[in-house]
Amino acid sequence: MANEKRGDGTVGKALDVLSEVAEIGSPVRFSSLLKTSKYPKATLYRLLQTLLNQDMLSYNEEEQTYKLGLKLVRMAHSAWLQSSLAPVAVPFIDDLSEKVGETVHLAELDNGQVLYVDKRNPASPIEMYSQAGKVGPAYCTGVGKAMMAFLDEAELNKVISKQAFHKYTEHTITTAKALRKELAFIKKEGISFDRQEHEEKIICISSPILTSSGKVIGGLSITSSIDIHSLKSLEKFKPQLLETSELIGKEAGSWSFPEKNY
Amino acid sequence: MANEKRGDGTVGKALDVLSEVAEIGSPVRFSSLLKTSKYPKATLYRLLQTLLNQDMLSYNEEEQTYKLGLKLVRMAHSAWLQSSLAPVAVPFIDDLSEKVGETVHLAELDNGQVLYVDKRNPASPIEMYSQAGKVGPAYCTGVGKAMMAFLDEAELNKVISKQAFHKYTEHTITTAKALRKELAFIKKEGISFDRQEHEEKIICISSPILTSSGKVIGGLSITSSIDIHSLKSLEKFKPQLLETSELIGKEAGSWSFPEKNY
DNA sequence: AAAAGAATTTCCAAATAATGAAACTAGGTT
DNA sequence: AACCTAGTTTCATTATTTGGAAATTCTTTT
Repeated sequence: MANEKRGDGTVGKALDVLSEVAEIGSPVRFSSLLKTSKYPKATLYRLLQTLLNQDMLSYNEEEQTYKLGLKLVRMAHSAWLQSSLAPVAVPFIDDLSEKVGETVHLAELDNGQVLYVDKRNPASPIEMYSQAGKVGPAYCTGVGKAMMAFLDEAELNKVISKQAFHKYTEHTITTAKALRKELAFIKKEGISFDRQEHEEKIICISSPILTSSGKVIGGLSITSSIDIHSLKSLEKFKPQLLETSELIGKEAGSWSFPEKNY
Repeated sequence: MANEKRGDGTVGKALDVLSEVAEIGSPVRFSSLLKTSKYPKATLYRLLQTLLNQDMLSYNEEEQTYKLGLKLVRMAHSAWLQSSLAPVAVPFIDDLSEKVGETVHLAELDNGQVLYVDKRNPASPIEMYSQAGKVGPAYCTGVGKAMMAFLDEAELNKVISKQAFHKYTEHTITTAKALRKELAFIKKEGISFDRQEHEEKIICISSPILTSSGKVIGGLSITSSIDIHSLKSLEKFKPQLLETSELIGKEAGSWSFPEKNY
């Protein structure tokens, strides 16, 4: 549960506490944190104070609870803007989602997980459990598999070793072996499908976003539900999906930030 | 420019460096950071390493540049979910934006600035982190003024002292005195307008979100351009805007997180 | 009003981490 | 070959952080 990072001194500890607060997911009291924390009372207390001072946490006096601070939201906005993928992709996914009339997700691979960095949801919003900043499993999502399929052997091994292979649905792939087989197929086809592997009724078609040198920098998907689409009908989007991915890849690969003068 | 925080030891310094990277806005090299940093070479270097280790920064080997890491995006998502305002407001602003057919913003007051925490745009739907996380001035935006108008005297003074009163447009309020007069009026009316004070052609009608005890917890606005709407026609949305704000305020004020068992 | 529980603060010697000048390395340049 | 420059590492010194226990404050309960 706790995030056992090597060393990194006080900073590591402070960020550790921050992660703990994040993982709990709702405002926490000191005593509650203390129970699960690996730091002794006085230490934990001081770390919390520092984090508060820095606006990384906020404190509710009435309830005596700590939660994550708005500074994180501000910083994440900067992080998003600094990314070479997400800001560049904006016009392309605007365009794609409008043309296909379905939900489009843009994701990156982060620590073996899929991190959604943008989402476009046109007219008919299906109720779904996804959002920018949200993370999901790689082995059972369309974007996750599409990205993994194009990693080199060394990277892939690392990523696969991080998969939990939890059986979310009847269709979830639950072994590394089966996954590798699927990935080989995906690599050949250039696209992947999510066949209700993560959520019942939710399907998607997805492709990796590659730089001109073939490096995986993200994944793009068109998501729908079996009430509206079949895998076959999703497959019709393949040309547009691939074209958009390619455009984003080219753009993101060559993008450099406007020079600043100091 | 640099963020002179009191003490907070190494953690403060590390976060300081993080902010510096954020402020620069694009990937930076070590030497570039070193020039503006108040920390000596070796210290700065180690702080960067720690931050890298913790995934708060990411490093591009080819370009030898640092930028903000995806961990921030993940954490911001958690922060957003932990907020007592934004998640609770979702269905209400969905509803409002659909009914009025215009862009709706949800904001909080953070350090004297307006921090947008959500946005709904019926024409070309959500761009999550390209908007949420964005900050703007309080004294010349509809939400900013609406929120300020309902602060108590002590809080208001603090916030006003942080305003830059930069003249963005012909219509920008540029003195504290004029602002206070405007705020008194807003408090009486219950709503505020942005009369192209921040951006040419952009107008909005806005209201504060208050708890049942009258505490300001956010602001809500309906934004349009003078090409489509006049202030008069925006004013027609007043009842719906106020009703939505009230509903959100009630809900957010009484919302408590589902209990967790540990 | 006493008891109990939680949060906060104090103590300080021991343990740990941070410091920064200087040395080193790896590329590229003159 | 000597000379940059940018990045990285070293190491003895200095400064901060640690943590266990106890004291204090504050709120809630009995």
